[in-house]
Amino acid sequence: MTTLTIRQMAHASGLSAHTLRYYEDIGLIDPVRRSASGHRCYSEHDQRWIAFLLRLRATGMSIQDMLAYATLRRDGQQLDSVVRRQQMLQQHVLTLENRLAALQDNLSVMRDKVVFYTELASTLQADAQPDSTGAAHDPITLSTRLEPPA
Amino acid sequence: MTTLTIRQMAHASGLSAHTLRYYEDIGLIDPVRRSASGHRCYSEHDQRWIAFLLRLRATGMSIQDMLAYATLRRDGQQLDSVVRRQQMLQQHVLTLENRLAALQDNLSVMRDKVVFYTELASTLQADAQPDSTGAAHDPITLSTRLEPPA
DNA sequence: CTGAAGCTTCGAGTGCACTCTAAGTCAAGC
DNA sequence: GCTTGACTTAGAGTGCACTCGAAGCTTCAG
Repeated sequence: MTTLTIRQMAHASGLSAHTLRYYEDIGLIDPVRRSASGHRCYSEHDQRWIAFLLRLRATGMSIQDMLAYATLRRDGQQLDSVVRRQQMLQQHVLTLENRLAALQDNLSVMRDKVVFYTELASTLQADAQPDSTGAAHDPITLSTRLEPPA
Repeated sequence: MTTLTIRQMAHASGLSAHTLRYYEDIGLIDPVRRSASGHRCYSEHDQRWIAFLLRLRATGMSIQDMLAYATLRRDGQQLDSVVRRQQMLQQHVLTLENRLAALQDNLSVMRDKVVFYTELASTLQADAQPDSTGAAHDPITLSTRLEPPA
């Protein structure tokens, strides 16, 4: 029963009031119920839908595609529509799985590079102050590290 | 020693020749060595850098930030520059780790939803053809599934 | 020798997703 | 009763990262 004003909805969602109206305009959000004075009251149903929209958006789905999904959703329990939504989401999940794998790969390369730069920095620092640690200078460390990994 | 023409580099990188020149123009790629006739020859060093740039780009780093990194890279082994690059990458890694976690969360919600829609679809199908499988009709399956999870 | 590819400069155009402005009206809370 | 917030339509502006095109020249491969 907790309905929200546009301001509250904006705050809760992280979207601006502008954007919320914009989403409603283009049909991404169904027409929101109004108070007697014509102000929007976002129902919990609206809130859940917006939360899900944010997940689609956060995972890079275009407004076009979200619109297609939102349109199908209006058909409710119609078999065709349910199947199409299932297919859309399935496809999206596959896309995300690929992106996830790519991200993990990129992440591991970047972590290696961070390690490389960290080591290079301490080597350079040691060179700048050769006897500050009391450790013997090891020229091999520097010479074997001159080239960045990528 | 394998140098590439702009066309080959474009093909290898997935960038257009236009974009490769554009990247060079704005300083994302150092001036590429030229043949006697003035045509670009991408060295292996260039190729490695471009490959890394693509990783930065693929992980959502803005051109501005890549530019900052590319600029630092020109300082070579200067301690300051090395430390700054290390910090930039470290920060980027942290960003990516957050994104990775968010993506995994979103992915699990979407997988659940796919399952929900799959089950709903088969329930609806069973309803449409009540005796096609010979299985007894279970009204609870339908009635407990009327509301989507989000 | 000819057609495809490369070079330059430079500016305009594209697509996406907002984001904001303006102008004017209406309504609720202190 | 006045400030604040909400409403409307309609259109312009923003930022990003390309992306393309034109003009006019040179050069390489078959």
